[in-house]
Amino acid sequence: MSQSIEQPADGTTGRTPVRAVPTSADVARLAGVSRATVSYVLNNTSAVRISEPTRERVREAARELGYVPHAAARTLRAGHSRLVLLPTAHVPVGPLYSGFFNDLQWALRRLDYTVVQYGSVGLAAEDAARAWAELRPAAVVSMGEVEVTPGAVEILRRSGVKAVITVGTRAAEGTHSLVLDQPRVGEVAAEHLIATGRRRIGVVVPEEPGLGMFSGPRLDGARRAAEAAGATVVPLPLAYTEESAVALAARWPELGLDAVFGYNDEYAMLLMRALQDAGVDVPGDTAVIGADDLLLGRLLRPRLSTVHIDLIEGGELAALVDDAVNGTADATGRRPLLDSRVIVRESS
Amino acid sequence: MSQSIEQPADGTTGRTPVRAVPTSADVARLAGVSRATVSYVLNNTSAVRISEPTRERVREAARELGYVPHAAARTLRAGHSRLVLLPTAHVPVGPLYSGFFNDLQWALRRLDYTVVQYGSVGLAAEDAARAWAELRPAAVVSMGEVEVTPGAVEILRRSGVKAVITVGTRAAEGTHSLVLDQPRVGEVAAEHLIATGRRRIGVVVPEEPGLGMFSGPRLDGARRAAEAAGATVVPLPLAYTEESAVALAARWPELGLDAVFGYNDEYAMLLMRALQDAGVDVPGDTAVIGADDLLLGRLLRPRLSTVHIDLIEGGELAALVDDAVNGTADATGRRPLLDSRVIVRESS
DNA sequence: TTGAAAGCGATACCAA
DNA sequence: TTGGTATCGCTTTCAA
Repeated sequence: MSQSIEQPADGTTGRTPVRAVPTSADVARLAGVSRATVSYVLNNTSAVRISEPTRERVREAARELGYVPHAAARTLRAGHSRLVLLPTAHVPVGPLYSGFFNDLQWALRRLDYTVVQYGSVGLAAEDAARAWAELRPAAVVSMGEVEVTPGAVEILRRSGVKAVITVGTRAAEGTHSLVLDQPRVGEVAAEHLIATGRRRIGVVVPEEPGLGMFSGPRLDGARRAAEAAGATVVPLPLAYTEESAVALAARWPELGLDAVFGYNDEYAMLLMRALQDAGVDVPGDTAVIGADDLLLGRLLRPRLSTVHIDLIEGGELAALVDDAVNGTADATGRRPLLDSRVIVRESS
Repeated sequence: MSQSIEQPADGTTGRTPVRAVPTSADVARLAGVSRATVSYVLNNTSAVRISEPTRERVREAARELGYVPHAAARTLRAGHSRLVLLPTAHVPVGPLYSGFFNDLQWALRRLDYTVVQYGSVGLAAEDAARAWAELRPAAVVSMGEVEVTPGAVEILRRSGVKAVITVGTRAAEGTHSLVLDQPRVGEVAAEHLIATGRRRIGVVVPEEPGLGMFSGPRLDGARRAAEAAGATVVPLPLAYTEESAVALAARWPELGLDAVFGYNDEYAMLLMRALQDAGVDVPGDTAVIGADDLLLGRLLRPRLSTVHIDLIEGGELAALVDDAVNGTADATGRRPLLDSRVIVRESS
């Protein structure tokens, strides 16, 4: 196989002393004005009126020098940044999250924020908070992958972070919290299975770390629905490997289950295949339902039933972030943040 | 369904004038030393000897105040940051990339860099470059999702960015380029199909935007292999929807293909299911192979053959980034960056 | 061993 | 309408 590592053709890296980075003073000098004027022109400061010829000279000088303002200097002077920090742990998987992230970033950029994701794998909550705080972001928006402890919130607050927003399974103290109703996902799944005559329901609990924040509440929701109907729920630990699924399927007769909620479509697909290979008829012997409504679920036979989840829209969260930064956020206008509904196909 | 937006219980947001953020001057005051001493202690400056009691007083004061250094001020003073910017467009899909990203971030943090991902959807190359340049990162590492034009490189260079590194399908001018051999993926797939007696090979070309950087080279690689063996390659545009797959499968008889390379496992799974539903026997009538070696490919029947791709390790890329920033990167030590091999299962 | 002070780049007040 | 200048928080040289 071929491969290559290429270097810049010229010697611009390292050796050659890089041409000094242009500052607003350089722009001022070239345009023959003061630095203040440069600032006024480049920021379109409306409180000050600058003649059009001067404006043009300044802009031309900036263009010629390739001037780019220095965010750190601006931040220092302003006393605050326009940075919004999105901590991420495991890179969010699935079209649900990735679409959401793109929307959010786009909407925040329209509001003149600079959005960055900060990978925080392997950092304890408060170490992570200190790392974030060094950047003095205007806001931190946690999507529930990274734990935000009260101590972490305190660190951020004392560092001048205007808003801490958490989106997750439960409210985090001291933050603006958007609580996504994860139990509801398990509940609608269980209700559907019960309504179609099932009584002993297995609920997959992924063994992969980092999913506990979601799987626990979904299990609880299923339990709630089962108790209300006199049905039984059995937790089923499962790793995302073929071996684990085969092992679980092998125990199926002794478990005596007539239905299973697979946590999400991926785990459900994995388990369904293992069950079929073990001679279990789906949905005859056991009904199977997943969650997330992945396209792939329609490719198996029987087609996989699923719980469709509607997430809050990125644009709305962006507006909330802006309000929180400005201190104008309120608790009015509450609306559904997470809507769950069953899509019945062939596996249940 | 239930939902809620919660606010901080106390009135810390907006109204209450937030307690001033502690600076190193505050720490100095509390510890009864100068700001210089604080800096020495907190940065473990080895060139200066500070008595142990003093060090402890400073550290204690910092702890008590919840002091967190101000990255912008440090950057301004130092003349450079320790920021590494990873532009992302579409959130990287698949376990291959997400594992890689985590490794890279972890390794760079060990080298004392601050890594952030910058979502750059919907920004033209040079606008994006200006946005990145405002942050004055030490390095920009593009994973091929965002185009890095020569103009963009120039903007970054003039803003003092020490290293621009691109990982993608081809070298980008003026950057350290890691060229991943995408054609090789298509080539090994086609070679395998030809070796098993296939002669008319379809190659899926995803219609989704942003995948062109990968699909084109893979198609070219397949073409190369086919030409060498006197076989034929037919490009097959396909959107990632069930309808598109069904429509393509309906045209199958007139296409007269005896094999298809599905671009990756997801497209391959989608198409294989549509083919089966249309009465095409896999692999009897038509062989199918994907790429990426997803677990899900093993869940279909027949099990999906695939091209397994080994990506460069995050830790190695981190080392290269560090060398590039320090100007010590060289072109020696070339090694495979991307290795492709066929995993034959049942669909081919 | 510690302190005083200059200066990084951009902005906004106050004069002119 | 434009310019001079103090200031943000931190690091580092030079003096003490």
